[in-house]
Amino acid sequence: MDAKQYKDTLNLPQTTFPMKANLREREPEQVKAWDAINLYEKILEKNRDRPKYILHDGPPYANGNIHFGHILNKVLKDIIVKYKNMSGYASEFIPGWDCHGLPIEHHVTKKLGPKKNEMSILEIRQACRDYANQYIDIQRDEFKRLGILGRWKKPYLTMDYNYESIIAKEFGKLVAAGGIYRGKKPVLWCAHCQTALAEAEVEYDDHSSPSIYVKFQIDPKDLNFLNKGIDQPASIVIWTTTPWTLPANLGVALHPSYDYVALKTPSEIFIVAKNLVDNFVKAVGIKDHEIIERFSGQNLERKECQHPFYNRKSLIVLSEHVTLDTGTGCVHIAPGHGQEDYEVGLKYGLDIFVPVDHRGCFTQEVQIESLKNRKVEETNKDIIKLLKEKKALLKDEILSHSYPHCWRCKNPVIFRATEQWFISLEKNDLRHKALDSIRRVDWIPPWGRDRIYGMVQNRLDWCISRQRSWGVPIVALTCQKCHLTFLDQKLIGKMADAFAQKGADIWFDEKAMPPFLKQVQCPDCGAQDFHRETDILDVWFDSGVSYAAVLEQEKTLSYPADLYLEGSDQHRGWFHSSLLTAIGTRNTAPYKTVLTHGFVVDGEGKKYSKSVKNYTPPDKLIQTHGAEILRLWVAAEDYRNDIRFSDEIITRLVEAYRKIRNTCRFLLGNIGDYSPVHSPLDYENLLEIDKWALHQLQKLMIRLNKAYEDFAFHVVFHELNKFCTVTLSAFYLDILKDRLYTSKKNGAERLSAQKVLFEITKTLSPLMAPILSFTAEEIWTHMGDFPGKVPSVHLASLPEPKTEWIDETLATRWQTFQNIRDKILTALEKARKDKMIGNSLEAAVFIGAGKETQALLEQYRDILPQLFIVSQVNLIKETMKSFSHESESENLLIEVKKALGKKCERCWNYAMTVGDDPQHPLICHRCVQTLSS
RNA sequence: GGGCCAAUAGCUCAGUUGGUUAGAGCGCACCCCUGAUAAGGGUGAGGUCGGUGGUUCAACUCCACCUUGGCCCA
Repeated sequence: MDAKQYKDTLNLPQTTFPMKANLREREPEQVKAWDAINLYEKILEKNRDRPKYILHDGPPYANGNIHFGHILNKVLKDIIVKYKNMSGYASEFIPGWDCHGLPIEHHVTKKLGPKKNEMSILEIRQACRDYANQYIDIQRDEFKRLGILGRWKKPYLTMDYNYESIIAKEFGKLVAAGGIYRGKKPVLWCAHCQTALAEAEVEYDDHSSPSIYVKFQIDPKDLNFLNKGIDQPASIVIWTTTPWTLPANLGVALHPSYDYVALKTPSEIFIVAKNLVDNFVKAVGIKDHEIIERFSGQNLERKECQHPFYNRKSLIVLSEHVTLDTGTGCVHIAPGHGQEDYEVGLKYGLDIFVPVDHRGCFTQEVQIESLKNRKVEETNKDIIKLLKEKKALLKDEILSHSYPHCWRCKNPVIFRATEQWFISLEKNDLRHKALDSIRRVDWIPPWGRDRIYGMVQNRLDWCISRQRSWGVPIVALTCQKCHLTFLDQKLIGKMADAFAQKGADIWFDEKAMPPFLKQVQCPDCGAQDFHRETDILDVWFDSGVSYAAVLEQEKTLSYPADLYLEGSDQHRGWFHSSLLTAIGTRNTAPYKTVLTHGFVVDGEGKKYSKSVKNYTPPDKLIQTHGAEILRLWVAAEDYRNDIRFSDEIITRLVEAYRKIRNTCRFLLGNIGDYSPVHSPLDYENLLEIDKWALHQLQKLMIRLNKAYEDFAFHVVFHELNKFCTVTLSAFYLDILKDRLYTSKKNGAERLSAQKVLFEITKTLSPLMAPILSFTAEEIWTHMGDFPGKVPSVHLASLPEPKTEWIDETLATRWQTFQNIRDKILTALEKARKDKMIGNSLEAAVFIGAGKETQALLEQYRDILPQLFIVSQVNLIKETMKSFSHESESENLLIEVKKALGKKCERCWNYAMTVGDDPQHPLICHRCVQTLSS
């Protein structure tokens, strides 16, 4: 026989498991195959009698393609659902979509253009519905492509008739509890279109406005906290660019922590912020001035000053929103005409006063005849004139600044308080109950609790009405006779039932007049002629009641959920809206645990911007690397913080993936001819290193199970990676090659290794399945049959560690071997540098060790050459002086020499016995034995 | 501007109640192998633990401030 023929007597690895993953093509096929066998349904069926684990999906908005944020979120959910389904739970995952709302309506109306004006509200709603459906289909395909399992055939949609019905019912419950009221709140208003605008419908553009400084006289008595006596008229000076809001002025705001001064001029005293004195005197042209006193804004809280042209007082209030950027540090407050004004107004009990109608014209309430019925922006000049007459004006000029304009008609918009619907945080003690329940929910990471707690503690009443078309209507009526607007619990219930049949559209359908609508009577005047409310509910209310529409409707689910899992922005969003509605109607939080993840940022930690598009679109990445790499990316990063995405990160992950894949390929290649039925694993008869491998495997399982349980998937990834790289590839498998390849095919030695390799493969595949769902399945299918093998790895149970395979004493012993091995490898490397050897099998190693180590090595001398992958190991018997202490037992003297004998053409070890057998002159004694038996 | 959070090698992560020269994998450099081969193995170089102060015998770890970045508000 020659060398080549001897090669044929080896047991080299053989497998159909390809080295190249070709994920791009394989993954879609896999998804199809899973679909074909109804994998998801099978998983649920398998776990039918197990305790439920409910991860309730927060619905993404049905608009646009999915981006990295969606991928992060849904893959995390998928990992958890798969893990739970493999570890003793029944975890149904029903994905959902948020379908109503402005962004869709905005897109649709933009696309329709002027055609929109000829369309009925019903037609527009239908167009919105079609649009949402279109993106649901797109996103569903994208999610499925990522290998995410769930009830994709029947997801929940907030625009489902049933869901719309439940929204109305939940609203009804809050009405019944008395938690809903009607009040005024400033909104952006386009007087030209006569409609409210959302922030998204506003475009900022330059606009010229008057810039005026106005005096609000203050009674010197109110300044008696000052040390210096005041013997001149005094006034607080405000600066504004909207003179027309002065008729609605009810207050002046100062900052609670800024310093203010009394600025003395020859004729009078002005009060302005200390840091803005220079600006102020320059702007109004005062030359002769002197700061006579300095004080905190707090000194003036709740004192009053004189309105410049009405015979009424304006309350002095404190507000953090006051800035020192421009003006005087004293801000005119018109609670009906600005968000901050409104908020501070609420705090101080000011009226939400709005003497402006829907056309943007002053109403009778303005009292000044010349202003009544005129467009507010046209009255700026009149008001300035009035201020001059009243000697309240210090300065006026024209200022060009950025100002909000209507996105449709391009006219400047105004802030105007209108009637809105609110959920009260105080009625029924909603705020306190919510805060209380926040304490009882488990927040991961823990700071989530403080975050949402602070938000609920400080938030205003929830304004739930929107002046839009695409949503669920607020079922309220306005009496045509007495103009009373009211909510009727019974009506809401009946309408909700009608929604379930025909959708919420019927509310907007003038022709569809449900009979019960005719039976309603005005609670005030008894009339039966009504206007239906045109406002719809805030979409946050829609998704906020998903526990009612999903958890309480599906047999496989129940209330409350075990887990809500979303980005940390949802402390203000879905976690928040779900909590408030649930507390208001059920008095418990809808979730037991809330897990949050951070945001996807670029390689430098900067946020991705939609406009700049500084990232590769996900579908392109899937095309080049496959979804599996994205799944690995999700798992590899610590999602509790922001998670980064860059080409380098992906490159690293692709490498890690290859390593894991190839390690598994090697495993598969070496167990191709192994059958656990014919040679079951008998722990006692395993070689010691094989026991060591089983020990390491059990320890890995313990660590991974804990990591999964803690939702610490990056730990799973790192442990898995390390196990494949360090434990297996660089150590165990490397050492095993000689035994696997050269020893007798069905001999005890080789079988010992194969049993363990089989066990490792059978364990690793399910262990990685929640994350590397595609690859785990591929490994599983290449494993061949064994008892208890299920058709898909995702139907398998997560393997549980066998304590009887854990042997700490053995592990400690082998840690010593590994330490020695490291030193030997270093010595071999030196020999290699000196050109003494190339392959380590060309070496013979001489080891001198301390007493304890010496004894250990002596005991294991037979396995040492394999362990170090050298041809010969010689233990130097004489104890070296420097090793005389037991504590230095790992201090070694190592010498590398050329191995004795010739290279065996079969096993490549060097041996003196090569040539001894005349029949096989090229191989060693060990190989001769192997061949002959 | 406010609330919450983060910052450890080029990248992704460890670092246990503060306690020796801060660890791992990948990458990089160099080398070996060619019987896991568009694989495999080895050796090595990389870190003022974001910065500055403070507490302490001792700080990556605790405190304060700052810088940078993120989310949510304003």
